[in-house]
Amino acid sequence: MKRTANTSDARRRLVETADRLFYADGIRAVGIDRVIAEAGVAKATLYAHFPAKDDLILAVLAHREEAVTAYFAEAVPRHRRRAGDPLRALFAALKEWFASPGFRGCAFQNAVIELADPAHPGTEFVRGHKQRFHAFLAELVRAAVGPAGEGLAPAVAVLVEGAVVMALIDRSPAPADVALDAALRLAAGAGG
Amino acid sequence: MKRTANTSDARRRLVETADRLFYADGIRAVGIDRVIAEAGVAKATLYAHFPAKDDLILAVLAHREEAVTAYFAEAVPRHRRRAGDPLRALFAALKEWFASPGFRGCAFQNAVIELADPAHPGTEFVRGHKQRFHAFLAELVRAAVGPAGEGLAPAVAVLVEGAVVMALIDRSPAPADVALDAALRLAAGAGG
DNA sequence: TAGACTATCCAGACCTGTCTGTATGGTTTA
DNA sequence: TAAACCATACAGACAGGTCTGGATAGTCTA
Repeated sequence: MKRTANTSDARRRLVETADRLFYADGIRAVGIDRVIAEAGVAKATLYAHFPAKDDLILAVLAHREEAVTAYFAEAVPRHRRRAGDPLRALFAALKEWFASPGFRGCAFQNAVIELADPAHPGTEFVRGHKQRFHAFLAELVRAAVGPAGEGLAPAVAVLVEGAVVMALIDRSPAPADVALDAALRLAAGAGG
Repeated sequence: MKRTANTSDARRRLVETADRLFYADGIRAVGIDRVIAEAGVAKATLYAHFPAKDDLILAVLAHREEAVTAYFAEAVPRHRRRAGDPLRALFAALKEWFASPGFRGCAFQNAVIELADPAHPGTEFVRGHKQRFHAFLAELVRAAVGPAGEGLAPAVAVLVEGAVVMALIDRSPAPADVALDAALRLAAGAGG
């Protein structure tokens, strides 16, 4: 079977395995040897697809952005059917994520902190991702409160990011409720 | 000069150097060799004071909590003279921190993410620290809006944590303004 | 249809460097 | 004298990365 470089089985296994391991144990804590062992891939194959570990990291981040986007595209409408309000649906989806097994915070926050270098390609990718993610949040806020709450979107972004990191530290999904409550009050105050 | 174990010069240099290096480059990225080299301390001396690197990490976190506490105890009243409102003073102090050279987020958030293990003593220390820090924030909120805004404190905590991680990712102190604005609106809405 | 070619892959030895932690021995100083 | 320290060599594990060799399978050509 002919495969292009970006759709090979080995490559897919590498990215998915690295994503799982990096998220669970940290990017720096997981070595190349463990990734290839759990992916069932030879070392030479890894280095045929990715010149260095940094390139694998970048591929993992891109893969995770797809997964995150897909999750919210599915979970927010699902919760909305019950919650009605888009804001309530957003934070319900967040809370569901916080409570899911294996939750260990936001992989993108984690990457920036682990990589430490502001010029690292992974760090720069995360900056781009957060812009896209917060644009998605802004759209959701618009849908919830209309143009009246234009200035609300940045606050919702801060609440979301803060809830994620607090859920990680406290090992509790409760910050989602705190953030939702604050977002609703801000929306009401803004004349939504 | 007779020194007790906890006040020796070598120990102080080790903790201060490790604190600086861990914060700048990450706990896992900084090896023992680099710490002792920059601290001007022999390896045997380090292991005489700290049985393992984990113990040094714990000492660093404790040292940093003192530093953070001291910073807010100084900076908030200083900004308050100009800002008037305690909430404004808090977020002005935060913004000053975000804009300071070498800012790389919250060392405690970073530690939890880097250590990855929820049972690591460092992770558990951070949970305790965050409780103490958020209690400090709650007291500050009480001073700002009185008992009317009792439920405001958790939201302020989420806003603060979120602003820190967003300032790190965006390399901008602007999230402090977003968080302040949201906190003020919430305080006003709560009848403060 | 047989055989050669090519791409992709697995397995694993190997390199250099760094990691945490231990051990030894000499120097300072109270 | 004895505690605290510095300097250094060492151990074993592991890091990221290179390289060789062999297996598999699809494709092209006679």
